[in-house]
Amino acid sequence: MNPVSAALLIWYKNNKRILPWREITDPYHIWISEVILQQTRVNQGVDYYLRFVEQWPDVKQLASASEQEVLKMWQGLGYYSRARNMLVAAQEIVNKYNGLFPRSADELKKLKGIGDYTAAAISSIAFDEPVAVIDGNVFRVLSRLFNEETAIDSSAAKTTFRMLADSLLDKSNPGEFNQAIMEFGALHCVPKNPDCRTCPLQDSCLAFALKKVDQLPVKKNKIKIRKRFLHYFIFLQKEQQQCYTLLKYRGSGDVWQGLYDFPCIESDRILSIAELDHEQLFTAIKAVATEIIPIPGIRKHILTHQHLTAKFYVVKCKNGFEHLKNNSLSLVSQTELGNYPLPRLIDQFLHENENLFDNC
DNA sequence: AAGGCGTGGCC
DNA sequence: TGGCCAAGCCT
Repeated sequence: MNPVSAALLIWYKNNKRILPWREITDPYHIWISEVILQQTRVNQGVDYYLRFVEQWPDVKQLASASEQEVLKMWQGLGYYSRARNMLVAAQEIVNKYNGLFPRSADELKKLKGIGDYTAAAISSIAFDEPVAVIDGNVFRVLSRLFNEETAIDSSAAKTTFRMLADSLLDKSNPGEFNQAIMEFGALHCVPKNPDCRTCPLQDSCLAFALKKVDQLPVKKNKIKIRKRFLHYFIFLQKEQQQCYTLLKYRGSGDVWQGLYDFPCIESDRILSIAELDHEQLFTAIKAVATEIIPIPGIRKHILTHQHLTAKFYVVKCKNGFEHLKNNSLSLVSQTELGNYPLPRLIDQFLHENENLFDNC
């Protein structure tokens, strides 16, 4: 075996974290954990994993869930297409694969939401297929070990780094090796200020010899940020001793697809009441409102590619909501609100204004 | 193939 | 503080 590979396996044996999906090889559990960990840190994902597999212990039970249930379980984790795709893939596995996971990476990749990385992770960990995983950790470790300056977000990166990863892969224990190199990247060969002084691979690391550790990996894309300004309207109406509000279903083509928030006016800056008066929705609101109460202050919500600024208004109503309802607006009681998947921004707002419905 | 998609943690 | 980053995938 390659001495670097052997050193990685020894390091892993001594340093790996105890995690709920370690030491098991059931493909369903490996799959759930891998999807949760896409672009997500272990600490953020572990509780979600435990709740998820408790609610749906196998692929057949997940396949019978509704999209809203799965998104509710995913609420707060982000990248919600992962949850929607998992439901589709679970149904595919039940209907086309008789409830049995495909065993090869090539076959796994045909499933919705399973790409190169996740396919390799499942097939190597659950089925011992000798395929190397390439994720952000592997890019970093390999670029430093081999002084590989190909930008990791270029189209050439896949080919280049696959050669390097395959050259190290321990084909007799691919699942263990793949987890070892990822864990090493996550815990030791970290992006900023790695402790090269105590690195078990120091003698083999070209970047260390060349004093280029802090310059690798190379990445070319810079993040562009879109600023958005949202005016949310929380309708309140009492009907038969119950308090109701209006939730907006967020369709495709924007952030939070499949989740619910409140009816909203978006603009290129925060508008005053007088300026809102020119908006069509606001005209409709005035038709049903007895009172429009601004919630003091504005709320900043920072996403990776968007900076959101939100202003909230309570709209007290005597009349019905008939003027406003359409197929993306639902009348929801305060009790039912908990069943709806909400973006973090909305969920936090509701938690910080728990008495909102009191004066309904 | 370049851009869209969340949230939280780090310094 | 704000910018970068995290076990990627889809279009």
